[in-house]
Amino acid sequence: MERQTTIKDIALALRLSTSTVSRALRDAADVSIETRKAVKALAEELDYQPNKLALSLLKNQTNTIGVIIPNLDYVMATMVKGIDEVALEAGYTVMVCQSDESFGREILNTKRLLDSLVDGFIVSVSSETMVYEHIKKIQTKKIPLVLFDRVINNINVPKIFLDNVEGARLATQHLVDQGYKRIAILAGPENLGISNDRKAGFMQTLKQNKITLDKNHIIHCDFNQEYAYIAAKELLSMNKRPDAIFAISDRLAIGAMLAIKEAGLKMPKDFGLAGFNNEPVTKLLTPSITSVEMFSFEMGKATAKMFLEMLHSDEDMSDKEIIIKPKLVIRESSRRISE
Amino acid sequence: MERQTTIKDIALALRLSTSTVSRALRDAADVSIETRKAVKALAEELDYQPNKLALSLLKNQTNTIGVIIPNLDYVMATMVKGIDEVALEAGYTVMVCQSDESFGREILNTKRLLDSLVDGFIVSVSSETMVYEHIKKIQTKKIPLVLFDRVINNINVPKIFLDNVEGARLATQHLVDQGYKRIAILAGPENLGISNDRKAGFMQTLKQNKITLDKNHIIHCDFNQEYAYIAAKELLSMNKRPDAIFAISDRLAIGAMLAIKEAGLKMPKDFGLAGFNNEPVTKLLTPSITSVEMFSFEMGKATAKMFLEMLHSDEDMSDKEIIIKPKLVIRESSRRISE
DNA sequence: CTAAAACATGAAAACGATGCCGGTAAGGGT
DNA sequence: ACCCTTACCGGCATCGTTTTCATGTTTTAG
Repeated sequence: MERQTTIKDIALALRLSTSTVSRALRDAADVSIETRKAVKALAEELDYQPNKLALSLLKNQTNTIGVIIPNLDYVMATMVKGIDEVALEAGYTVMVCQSDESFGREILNTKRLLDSLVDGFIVSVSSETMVYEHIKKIQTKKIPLVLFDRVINNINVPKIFLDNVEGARLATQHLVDQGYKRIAILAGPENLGISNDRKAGFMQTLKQNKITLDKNHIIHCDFNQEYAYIAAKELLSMNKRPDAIFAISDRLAIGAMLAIKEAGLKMPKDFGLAGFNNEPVTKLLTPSITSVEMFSFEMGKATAKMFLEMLHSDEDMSDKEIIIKPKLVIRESSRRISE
Repeated sequence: MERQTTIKDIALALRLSTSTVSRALRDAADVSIETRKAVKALAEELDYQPNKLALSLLKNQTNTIGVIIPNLDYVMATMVKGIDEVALEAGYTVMVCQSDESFGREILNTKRLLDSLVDGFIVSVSSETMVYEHIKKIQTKKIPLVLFDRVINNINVPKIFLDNVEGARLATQHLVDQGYKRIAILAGPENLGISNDRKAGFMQTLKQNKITLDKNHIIHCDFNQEYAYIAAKELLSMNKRPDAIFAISDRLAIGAMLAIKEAGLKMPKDFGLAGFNNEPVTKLLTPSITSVEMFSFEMGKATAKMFLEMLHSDEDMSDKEIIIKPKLVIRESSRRISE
């Protein structure tokens, strides 16, 4: 690694002080035109680049945003793209750290970014995270923080997330409307907010339609196709087996689909299936899978915008919330009644 | 943002000099045990964290790796996971910048990371990138750099990449073995190395099998399902239409699949299809798609390891290469002959 | 012709931490 | 009583930049 040209080199070469060079480079009025020209010319020639580290130390700001996410699956990658786009535009660089759904790694990542002195945090928690001391620590240090997608409630910071209850309602009501009578749910980890919200929407909708829910038809499993496959097999082997499944993520829906196909059941005739996230793959499968669109890219952009606003405004924004409205995309896996 | 506790605060409180505090914190022998204890106790109490920025400025090293990638699709995300895992382990933080296949953004990202003073670069170029001045600039500044996946040849740095020629050979030979006679290729952008390597492997294999290739059966298109769909439709509407397609990425293969299905052709009976990358989705589609596994996660890990080695060793490693061997995964889209 | 204003530049502190060098005091040896 | 060692600690420079204040010179106005 070669030594970079510094302001000192220029000063020395032109027999000026570093202060004058610094001012000349930023076109300060109180530097003579000739000096300015000379300084700029030499800076150009020596390929001078101001040392960001020195500036960061001085200004106590790094122009870097720490992004902590649980994984890099399709949905998260799309959100990160949105965040990245807005951040880049605003002159910020993004440090993405994935916890791989591990609480320990989430803590480690937080620590690392915290003493890398990022200007702030954009966080979506892992599915293992049940205690929020590390998040609260960010907050007590008065470092800007916004939560997105997988938000937590007992903490007072801006949040951007999907109306998960509504998304689940849309999907469930659709299944009901299509004439499915015994609808099961494949939910995620028990302590995960988005999973519980979707479950709540599901249960509310069944209640509104006066459908009683068999407790055995509620299954929790990790966000993982294999587990979903096993769980679905179990559902299908029950005495009073369901005639439809609402899976709270497309990954789970795909696992379920494999089990349904294997059982020789035809969708949508014998069995209904709806997922969540509207990953592109849902459109491609046979049958294509009904799913809930969550506008990940837009959510990412909105998150970054909110973050930047928080960073630059002095007013308290801690109770701001942006709730994205989901949209149901109906496909072959559940469309029995053609309009 | 609250002021962090500094070494000065501790020094002042204990009526010591900053140097002594600094040494005490690092358990230097020439500080009395009582002083050390007092310093550490106070540091603990005030939640002192050394300022990384100050250290970076002093040591001219940031413990940060700049990773530049063309996008965040499944393959890249998997590679990034691999890089991340190794880097985290070694105490490095990764700054991932995606160029979104845009040359301009790749340049911008390089500039940003360059003056963020990352310790080095891990790069995979965009499909638009045809001129490499920005990459060479990294090299002339003697900043550690390794290329991976989409490498460029006329530059002397360590490289980690797939044996793309071999991968294409495996897929093509398989299609030939299954009795397909007129095999077309859906290639990527014309100037992209990996695309040309795969194309070369394809053509070599046809030649070895004494199959003449219809020039019209070579199609270049962007890495994009929609383009592939259109391109495949065109192929299928030719007078002498092909009876199989080798797509150099699964995204392209999927686009082709949609066109093939739409034309009413049955795979593998009427038509053969093979992709590249072995994305999980290929296994799930109907028919499932034959593809070439490229071990992305391992490639990511190998890349990061190589990078760290370069960073810490003094010897010249510029001609090191790791070439990953691909593996063909045969699926329904092309398996006509069951063994 | 002199005082004040305008202009151009430099010195030094600041950001937070490290590390070399030097200094002081206590203790041991002659 | 003198010197030398050892233990412990402080001063200062350093990293690269900005910024405030001070200084010196020139120009302008009264």
